Amino acid sequence: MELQLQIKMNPKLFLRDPEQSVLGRSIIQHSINMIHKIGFEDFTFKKLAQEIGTTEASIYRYFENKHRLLTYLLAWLWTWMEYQLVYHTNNVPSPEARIRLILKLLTFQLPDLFTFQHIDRSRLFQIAIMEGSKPYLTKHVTEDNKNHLFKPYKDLCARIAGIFIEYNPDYPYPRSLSSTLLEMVHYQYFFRNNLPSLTDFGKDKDYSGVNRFLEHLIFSALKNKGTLSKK
Amino acid sequence: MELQLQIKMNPKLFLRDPEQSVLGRSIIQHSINMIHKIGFEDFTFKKLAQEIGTTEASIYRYFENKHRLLTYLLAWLWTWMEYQLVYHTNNVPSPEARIRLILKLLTFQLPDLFTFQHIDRSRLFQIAIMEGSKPYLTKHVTEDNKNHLFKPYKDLCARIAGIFIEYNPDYPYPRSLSSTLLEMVHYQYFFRNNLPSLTDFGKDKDYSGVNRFLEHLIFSALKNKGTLSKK
DNA sequence: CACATATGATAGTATTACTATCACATTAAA
DNA sequence: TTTAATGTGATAGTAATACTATCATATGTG
Repeated sequence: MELQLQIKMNPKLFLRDPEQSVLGRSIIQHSINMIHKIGFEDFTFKKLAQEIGTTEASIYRYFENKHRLLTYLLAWLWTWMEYQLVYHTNNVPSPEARIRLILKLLTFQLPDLFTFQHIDRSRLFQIAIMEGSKPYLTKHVTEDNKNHLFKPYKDLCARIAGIFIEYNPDYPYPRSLSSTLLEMVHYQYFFRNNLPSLTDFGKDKDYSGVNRFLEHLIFSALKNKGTLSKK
Repeated sequence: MELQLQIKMNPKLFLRDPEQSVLGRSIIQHSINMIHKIGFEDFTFKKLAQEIGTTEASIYRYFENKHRLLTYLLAWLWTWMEYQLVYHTNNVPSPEARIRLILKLLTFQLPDLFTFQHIDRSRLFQIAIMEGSKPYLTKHVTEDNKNHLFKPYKDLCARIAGIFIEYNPDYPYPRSLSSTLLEMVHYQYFFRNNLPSLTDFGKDKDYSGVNRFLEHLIFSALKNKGTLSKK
C-alpha cells in the first residue's frame, strides 16, 4: 500500500499554490535541494530559476520572496510532523511510550508513512536544523503570526504539550518544555555537527546521544513533581 | 568606585579595533541602537554611516561586513557575561546557589559591575534574544569557528557546564544542558513576547516565569541521578 | 471559437554589498 | 621641523540582489 498525502497549506504562505502545477512542484523540489546545498543566505530566486530552467519572474508568481518560501517549506514540515505524530502515537495508551515515540520522530528515526514525489524530507529535515528558526526570528514576526504562518509549528508544539500534561497533569510548563524540545532537537544536532564543544556527543557515531539527552531532560522535568525546594 | 573594564576581543573579529578610536566606538554604539531598532536583516552599513555622520567606506575599514559586526557584538556580550558570572559567583561555595545566580545573570536580573560609555547592555541583551544565533547559523560556521569567533560563547557554556558538574559530578550531559540553557533563555523570552502560545508565561507581568521554568528544568535534570528507567 | 490562465522573454529600477582612489588632517618618528 | 605614516572623508564605480512591469505565446475551458 502506498499512500499519497496532500498537505493543505495556508494560502497566505504563497501567491499561487505550488502544489497545483508542474512548475510549482519543481520550485519546491529544487528550492529544498538548493537551500540544503548552499544555505538560505546565498540562495536566490535567480539561481533557483537558472537551476530549474525558468525565470525569476515566474518564481515570484508563486512566492513573494525567498523568506516566504522558507516559511512555506518549514510549515510543510511541521504539518507533516504532526501527521506523523498522530499516526504513530495512535492506540498507544501510555503517555510515557508516546513521549518516547515523539523523541524518535523528532530525531527522524521513524519510518515514513507516505510518499511525496517532489519533497525530499531528509534534506528538509537538515534545512530545519540549520534554518528552522529563521522564519520567525524577524522584526515582522507579529504580522506573520497574525497571518497564521506559524500555525503548524504552534499546533505541533501544543500537541506535544498535551501529551506532557497527560503524563503529568501537574507539570506547570508543558508548552515551554515542548518548544524547548522542538528547538533543542535542532540545536543539539547543529552543535554536535558544527560546534561540538557545546555538546556532550563528540564521539558518538550516530545521533542517539541527542536522543538520550533530550529523553533524560524531558522525563526529569516531568517527573519532578514537587515545587523547587529552596534547600 | 566606578570600574572601567576593557574587554579584549579576538582581532579576527574586526579589521581595525573599534575600541581604539572615536569613530570605532561610535560604530559600536550606533550599530547596537540600530540593530535593536530595525533588526539585523534591514540593518545596512549605509544606513549606519548616515546615522553617525560618516561614510560606508569608513565603516568597512572596521568590519568586513555586517555579519562580522554582529558576531563581534555578541562575542562582546558573552565575554561580558562570563566576567559577570565569575565575579558574582566568587566566594559562593554552594553550587546550587551559584546555579541560581547564573539564572539571574542570564535573565539580566543582576546589577552590573562596570560602566561602558558606548555600549548599551540592555539593548545588546535584546539583540541577543532576537539575533543571538545568527552569527553561527550559516554555512561558514566551521571556518568562523576555526578563527575562534565563537570562543566567548563556548567559554561561557563550558564554565556553566563546570558548575553543573560540581553540583552533580555524575550528570552525563553538562555541556548540552548548558547550551540548552543559554539558547532557551533567549528563545523563551522571544516566544513569550512574540509567539506566546509556545510558552506558559502569557499572563506574567515580568520575566520571572522564564526564570522559574529554566530553574525547574535545570535542577530536575541535574537531580535526576539515576539512569532512565524504561519502566 | 472566445476567453481566461500560466509561462517565458525581456527590460528596467532601487538597493545592497562591497572596492578603489584621492585629498586632507592629525599624529609619530627622524 | 620636516617627513612619514595613519585615519578619515569624499566621491565614484561595480556586481549582485530583490524585486516590478510588460508583452507574446501556449494551453486548456466553456
